[in-house]
Amino acid sequence: MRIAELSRRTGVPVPTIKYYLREGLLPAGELTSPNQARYDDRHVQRLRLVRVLLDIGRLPIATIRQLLAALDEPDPDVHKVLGHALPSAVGNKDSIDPDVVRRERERIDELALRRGWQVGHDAPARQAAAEVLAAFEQVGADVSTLLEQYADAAETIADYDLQFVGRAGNPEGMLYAAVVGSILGDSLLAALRRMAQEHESAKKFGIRGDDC
Amino acid sequence: MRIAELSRRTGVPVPTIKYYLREGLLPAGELTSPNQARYDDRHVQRLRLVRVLLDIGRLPIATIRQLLAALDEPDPDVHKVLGHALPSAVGNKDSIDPDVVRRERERIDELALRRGWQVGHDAPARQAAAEVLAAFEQVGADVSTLLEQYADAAETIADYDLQFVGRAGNPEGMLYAAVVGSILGDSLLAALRRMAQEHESAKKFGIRGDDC
DNA sequence: AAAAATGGATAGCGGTGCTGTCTGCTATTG
DNA sequence: CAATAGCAGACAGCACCGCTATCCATTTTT
Repeated sequence: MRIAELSRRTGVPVPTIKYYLREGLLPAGELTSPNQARYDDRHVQRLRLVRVLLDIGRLPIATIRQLLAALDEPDPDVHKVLGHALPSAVGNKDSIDPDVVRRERERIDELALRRGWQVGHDAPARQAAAEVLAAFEQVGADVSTLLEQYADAAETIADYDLQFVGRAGNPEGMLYAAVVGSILGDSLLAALRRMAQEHESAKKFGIRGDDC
Repeated sequence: MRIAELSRRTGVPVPTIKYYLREGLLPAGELTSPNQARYDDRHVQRLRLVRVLLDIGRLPIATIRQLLAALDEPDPDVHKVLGHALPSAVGNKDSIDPDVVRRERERIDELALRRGWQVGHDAPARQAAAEVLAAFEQVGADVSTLLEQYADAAETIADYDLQFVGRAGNPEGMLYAAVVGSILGDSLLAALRRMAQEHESAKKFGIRGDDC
């Protein structure tokens, strides 16, 4: 298939596809002539993945490039791959007092130790969590109870996630599932949480939902 | 306090504070002269909230403005306030086939009905969830099992969230807690989930973490 | 032979979150 | 009382990001 059909089958405009090619988000097609290339289903799939990571996962182009490069490496390393994605999921942190972050970082480390979590000391998620805790503190919220509850929930969810990954069978599929599940999972969880919050709120405060 | 001290106490540059004033993210200071204004602790607090919603919550300025405006209204309506925040949490959806979204929307509606969730039919979270499901489908992932598991987790988490909100006491504080808890909660949960994923992955695949 | 499409290169665009500069005034300092 | 520094408000400009538009030489289709 040529670029027009690739565009038609994915809904991505031709100039955008060319841009992704330039940015290395999409491997070049097989050249049949100096200025003619052929694309296949793998390009369709990859293109869809890029759009989903962009639009739903809200990852920046540069992060997606790293993620895809790691996905394409012969010897898949799930931890490394997902390490790329998380830092960009938590934005600028220069609004937060570094001292507070350091204190909260210790709290996270203590939590991980106490719960026996086998997590690398340099895992980006540790720092990310500390930064969010610091943000809570900046706005004057006490999260001590919530943190432990969320940690419980995170354990449960991570178990589900690993089941999801395990269902994929082959290693490449598992890596793919880990990426998709982690990035899109955040969004899915957020949406379901909002729905459940509305329900719980209606239950607790006796406000009848609009319907249903 | 004048603008320089406000800047010093929050770490936000003076021109940026002026920008937030222009954008209506920060109420004007009390004018003591035609060109002199005084700010107080409420401005400090508000400014910190803005930065946190921007940097951690990654909400666009326009959304933050709506959110704050709703926060400042005399008669607080939690549902309405959080309705503002969610749409922006899921980005562009034009990469997803609308037909698929419609099908997934039915699935979400069925799920909500089956679980007895009292959620408005027009709640943005329903649509957001449907879009994420459609995204999963676009990349060829089967989420049927995961969806139910996540829904379970969402119920649990929403319960924690409502406890968190309830701890605030007065209505204004509860609204504030709902906003902060919802927006920052997403990020905290994501970070803890990543940590727990790494732990579960190490457990399941026997890969020893770097340490700990 | 004519028209349409292609790969590749380059320049520009629209939105967002600031940042820099200016003006006319006010507060502080020596 | 002058000199200096700081202020509010207005406005233009900037950096980055994710595209989009244009052009060219070549190839494919009609």
